[in-house]
Amino acid sequence: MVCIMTPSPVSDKRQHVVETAYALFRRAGFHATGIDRIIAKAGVAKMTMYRHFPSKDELIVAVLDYRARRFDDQLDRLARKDITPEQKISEIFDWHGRWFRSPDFHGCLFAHALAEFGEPGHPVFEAVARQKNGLRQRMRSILSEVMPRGRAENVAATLLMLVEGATLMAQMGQADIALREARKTALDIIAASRRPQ
Amino acid sequence: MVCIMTPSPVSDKRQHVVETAYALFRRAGFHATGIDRIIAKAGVAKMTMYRHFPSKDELIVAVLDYRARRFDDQLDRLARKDITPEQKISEIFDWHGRWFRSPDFHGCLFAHALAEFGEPGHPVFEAVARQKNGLRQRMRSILSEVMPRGRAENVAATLLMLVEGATLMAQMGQADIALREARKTALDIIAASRRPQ
DNA sequence: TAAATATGAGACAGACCTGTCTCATCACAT
DNA sequence: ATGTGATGAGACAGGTCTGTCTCATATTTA
Repeated sequence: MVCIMTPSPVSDKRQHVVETAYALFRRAGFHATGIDRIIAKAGVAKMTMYRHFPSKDELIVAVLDYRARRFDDQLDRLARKDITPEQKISEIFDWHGRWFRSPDFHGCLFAHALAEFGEPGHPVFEAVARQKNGLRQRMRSILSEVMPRGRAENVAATLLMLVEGATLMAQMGQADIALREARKTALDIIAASRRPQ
Repeated sequence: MVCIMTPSPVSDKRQHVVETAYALFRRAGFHATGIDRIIAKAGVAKMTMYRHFPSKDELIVAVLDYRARRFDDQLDRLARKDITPEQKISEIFDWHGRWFRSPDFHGCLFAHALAEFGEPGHPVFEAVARQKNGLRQRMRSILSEVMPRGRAENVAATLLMLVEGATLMAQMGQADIALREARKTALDIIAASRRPQ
């Protein structure tokens, strides 16, 4: 006989804790947000939370992974469009621009996590590295359509730096010039490295 | 009669606390580093610290300002060299490269402070903005020698994004490709914007 | 119906947090 | 010598932190 556990109530609580913690972490940071505040806002007992996440660190990792999944889902939709690689990169930058201008923009949660958990080997550090390398590989595979593999690797690293730098500038209130110049620079670099058709 | 207060013992203690706090903040972050740990490592009484800094936030600002001053001093030495603007920018990137490779590199303290104190108007936020805008204006004034003011402004913003992005990638263990591509991109942008002599 | 599971509510421990207070000591200037 | 200010040492308050524990209650499955 196959035993199927009911996932709905379990996942509901767990997911609700993750989303509540996400909302608090992004505003106040990780160390500054206590477990008590999270469970109070989520309307959940402390033991319910600790049954789903053995420690605060693992809750943080779960929040980052949840956020990375949402991030990937949105960019996957862009990737499926039937447009040129240049347009795809441009859309990635535009997507960031809309994010910068969204109300309640507080900078990149992954960069913030790296600031508070900067030890290589720490689970949070690894979660951050996963997300950033994921974005870099996403751009690299887009670029591979129009330039050699080695160039795509290097250009993707440059585009990642532009994105991260723009995000930091946006958090300091300079979203407009940051996004404009970052996107322009990105397209210039691609044009200079593009394989002639 | 002029009353001259003896500044040596006062400043010594104060400066010692600042440097000790700096060493701890950069490794463990701001919220995760307690006052007790700072004064224990500094070998200073708690009241001595609180007499110099009314609160932990003001100590953090003092640490950031101290760090920004040292940063500026080092780059001032580069700026006084009799070399071309391109060489000056290149040296700024190389200086960052040496920083990335230095033992005990933990990323940018200012970016980390922005992660933990992201509210505009907060004294820590303002200290971070001062440092980042200072670096941007430093590069802008270098660029102004070889391109119109408006272009220098935009190119400086791009270079700042490259520097910040490279710093983040360096913290994730990819210092080499980050610095190489960032510097190359920076020089390409300058070449494309340079005013023909 | 009965068993198993998930949850709520909250006490509790032990540690750490920021910031204040007192009192003794020490260096130094007049 | 005497007073003044900086400092050391540590208690203290009031709060918060993470994580564990117990017990009662609901919900679902067999």
